[in-house]
Amino acid sequence: MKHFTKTDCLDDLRRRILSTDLRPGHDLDEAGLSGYYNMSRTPLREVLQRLQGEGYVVMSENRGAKVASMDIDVLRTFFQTAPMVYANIARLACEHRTSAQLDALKQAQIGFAKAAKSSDAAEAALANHKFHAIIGDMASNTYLLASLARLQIDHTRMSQTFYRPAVPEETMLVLKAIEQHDAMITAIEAGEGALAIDLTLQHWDLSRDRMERYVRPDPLPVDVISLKDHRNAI
Amino acid sequence: MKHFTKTDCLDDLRRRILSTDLRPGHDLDEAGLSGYYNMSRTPLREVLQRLQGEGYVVMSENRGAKVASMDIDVLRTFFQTAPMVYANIARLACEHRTSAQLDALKQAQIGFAKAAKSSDAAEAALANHKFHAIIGDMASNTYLLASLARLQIDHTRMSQTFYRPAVPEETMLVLKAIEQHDAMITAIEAGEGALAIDLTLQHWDLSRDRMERYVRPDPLPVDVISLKDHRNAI
DNA sequence: TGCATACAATTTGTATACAATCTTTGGAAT
DNA sequence: ATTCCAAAGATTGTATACAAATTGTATGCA
Repeated sequence: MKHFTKTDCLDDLRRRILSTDLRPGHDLDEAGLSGYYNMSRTPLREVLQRLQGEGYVVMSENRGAKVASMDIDVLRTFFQTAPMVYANIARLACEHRTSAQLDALKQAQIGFAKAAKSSDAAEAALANHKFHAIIGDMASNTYLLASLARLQIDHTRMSQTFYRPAVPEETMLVLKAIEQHDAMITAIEAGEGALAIDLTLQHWDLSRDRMERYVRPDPLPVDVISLKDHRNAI
Repeated sequence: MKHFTKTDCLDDLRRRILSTDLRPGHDLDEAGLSGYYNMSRTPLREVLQRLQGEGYVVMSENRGAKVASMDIDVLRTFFQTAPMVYANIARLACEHRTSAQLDALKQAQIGFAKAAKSSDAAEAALANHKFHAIIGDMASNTYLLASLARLQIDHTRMSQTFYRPAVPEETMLVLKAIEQHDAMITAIEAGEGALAIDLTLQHWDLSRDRMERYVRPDPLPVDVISLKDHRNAI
């Protein structure tokens, strides 16, 4: 039986939460998880505490941990705050990026392009997450990074649908996202802050349009619902 | 012997770190602390994990926890980031404040005014911390709140000297800070975002001037240093 | 049937013992 | 004197057992 280390467990839980394999609001049972990861409850509890600190889960006294929910007012806040933080991070990244970080970013972009063109939506979303996390590192601003990390959690969870093209023309949007990433790399490498902000906001607009569909999907076809029985109607 | 509960322990450690009773970089020994708070290491470790999540301490594998340090590049980032975050929080607070929060804010201001006029510098700094934390709650923006909380940790630690007036004329500055708080309460209650931002930035300027003295204090008198022994000279 | 209460089952919180890792110290060889 | 190594000591990490709290269920009563 495989033995998970604590960081493995941490990474895996992050991954499962970001990919919505563990849904928002889902209850995390200590005994169950400690069995799943083949470790005792003590280190597992510490993992959960850390995930709480990072904003992945919420814990309440004597009532265990839940995957952080995404209710309506949190989402409102998300759309309000994200562009400002992303833009500032991009500007700071231009100032502080190291060559090692640039290499890592290019590497992440290769991974992202590959995942985005494949059909694995979760993998693409995670690769995108990593790409932007590296830009966050580049900014080297511990304060804003805390906001960014939390924004990214919800962003990644919402963008699951982005990389699952329903109609062919939407594939174009994914290709456009890849192009935007490339442009951002160039801007950051050149240290052109104003350009990086501009590209970031364009990237945000693209992403936002798709996320709105996640939040407000197409309504179910009316005719399959019996409107006669009002107890089952809305 | 008094028995501390976990939240007591958490609050007390936050307090000791904010008041620099536990200095930046100070090593936190698990056995020592669990003895001090009269609880076993298991819950104490969870407290430390949470403090790490909040940015009070940093932990490293097999090497325990340290109080978060305040090195030079972090401070640079601090001065760069704080006004932007504070201003945004103030504006959001105007939009979202509830009457219960306004009451709490007024109550905190009473406590702050009292502490600031007394000679207990740590108490005053903590009361100020609480005041601004309530404004943070009012903004009800989980993302920015994460940045604000981290900024406040360093802000409070640096402003210890603020409320320890060296010369009488500096007492005026503390009185001015109290006035600014009152004005901010009025602006938030009235929902005047632009004014609240303005007041917040003024408040920041006042605070910043004093913090610079903390970062760059008056140099030691030269004549007491033996300049002959160059190994001990700078 | 509806509601309240007591008891059982499940789940979380804490203490302690032990294992793994890091640090220090003493000494031997160069 | 300096460097390296090894063993002892100290500190952190994990497992397990038990205590406390919460939740679910059954029973009695109006």
